[in-house]
Amino acid sequence: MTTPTIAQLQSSSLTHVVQQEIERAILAGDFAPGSKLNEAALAMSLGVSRGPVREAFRSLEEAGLLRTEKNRGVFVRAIPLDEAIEIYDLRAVMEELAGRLLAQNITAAQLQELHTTVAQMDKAVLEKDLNTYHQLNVFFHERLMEMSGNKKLLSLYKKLIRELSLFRRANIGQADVLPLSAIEHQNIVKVIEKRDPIAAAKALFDHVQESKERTILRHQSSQS
Amino acid sequence: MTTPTIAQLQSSSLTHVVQQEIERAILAGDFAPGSKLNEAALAMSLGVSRGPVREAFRSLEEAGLLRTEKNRGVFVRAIPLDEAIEIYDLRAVMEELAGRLLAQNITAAQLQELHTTVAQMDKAVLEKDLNTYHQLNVFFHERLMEMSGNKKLLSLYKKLIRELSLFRRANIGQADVLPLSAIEHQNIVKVIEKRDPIAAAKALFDHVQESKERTILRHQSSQS
DNA sequence: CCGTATTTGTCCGTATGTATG
DNA sequence: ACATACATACGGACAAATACG
Repeated sequence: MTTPTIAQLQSSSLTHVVQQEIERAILAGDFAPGSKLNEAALAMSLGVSRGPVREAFRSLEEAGLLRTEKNRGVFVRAIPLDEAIEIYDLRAVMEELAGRLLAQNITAAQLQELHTTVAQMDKAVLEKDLNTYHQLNVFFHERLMEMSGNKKLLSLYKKLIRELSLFRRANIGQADVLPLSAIEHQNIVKVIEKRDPIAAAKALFDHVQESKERTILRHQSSQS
Repeated sequence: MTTPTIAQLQSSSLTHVVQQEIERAILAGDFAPGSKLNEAALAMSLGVSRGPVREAFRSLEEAGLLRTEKNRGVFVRAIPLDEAIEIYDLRAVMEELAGRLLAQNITAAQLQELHTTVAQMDKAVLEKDLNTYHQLNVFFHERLMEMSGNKKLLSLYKKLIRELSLFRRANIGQADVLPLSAIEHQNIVKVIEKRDPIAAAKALFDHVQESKERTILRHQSSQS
């Protein structure tokens, strides 16, 4: 008798499992942006019928990860630069909001956690460990959103980040900008700790804008 | 021979039609928040099979309008006050962003249109026409988002507004706050026209915050 | 341009799980 | 607690549209 996982116990539903799996595959790059997903083949490979696959498609379509052409099929969405910039601008004001809320409501324990994460990022910078830095960076910002206490803000943020990952994969920054990014993170935690809502909001807003600028520059240079 | 509508010509797909219809019914209040939607009965009443209905459910679930309990059914979501407040805070920074963009990029023709809409709202205030004012108000804010040029901002805004409509329907404000609201709208257009991004951002942010405060007050008094 | 093959769109039957008397 | 009624979950078959030779 095998012990079922918690996920299987509380929710399951083949549709949901299939959705999670397709989402994972897209984010892992197994399905490239623009590529077509064959509904029968996918159902077969997952060992399920086409029903749950089609339902998962509708969810992922609404989530912005897939695009459907009637009677032709579903395709992994490709995010153009224009839209990536729009998303960055949205992210900026969302993180700005999170900063303002955090400066007002953050607990000592949460501050401690942020300090720890920033310290780990500094360590990764010294060791020039790009992958670790990238992971910590994603975690840091997601935790900020979570700590803000606004659940809608968090879920929308995660949705936008998922979509942004469909933007041409030049995401993991170059090594030379890591120290700059790390300093910005230190500053973010510092102004939150000072309980200065305006400074915290500005620090996070500016940080995302810098991120946006760097992304645009990278994109332009890779296009030439 | 009947002439098909444009919608039927270009997209159709029963799933999409069903989704639109359920969404319309929810927003029109035909399905109250919290009520259960019977998949077979709904399919029957729409004259389709259960497949497209199930797919539409998955879309609307991801959109935040429905909630699914495994093996129990789907229910129209009810937005609690907490979440409504969270949405208002998000709206505030989104409109703030729109204001900043508009002050930088709006055209003369667009300004003219905003002036016209505000004038119509002033007229509705004088005539104490709550319904017309409410419709113009929704239109005004949606047009602001649209004119900002950030398509992602617009689509996310519309999504949030849809969800907010599932909050206890005390939405159409009381007559006494209409003049205040109208003056705020006049001011918004004025600072956009001055091409002052900071003032425009602040005017829109404050306007939404006022709206939030009024909603909370209304909610508290209706609870007592 | 036509016919065939493949893929998507729709429908319905069956099994499983839930609510109710 | 058990049996019955009912709704959903999933699978599979048929129809329609598209792609290809």
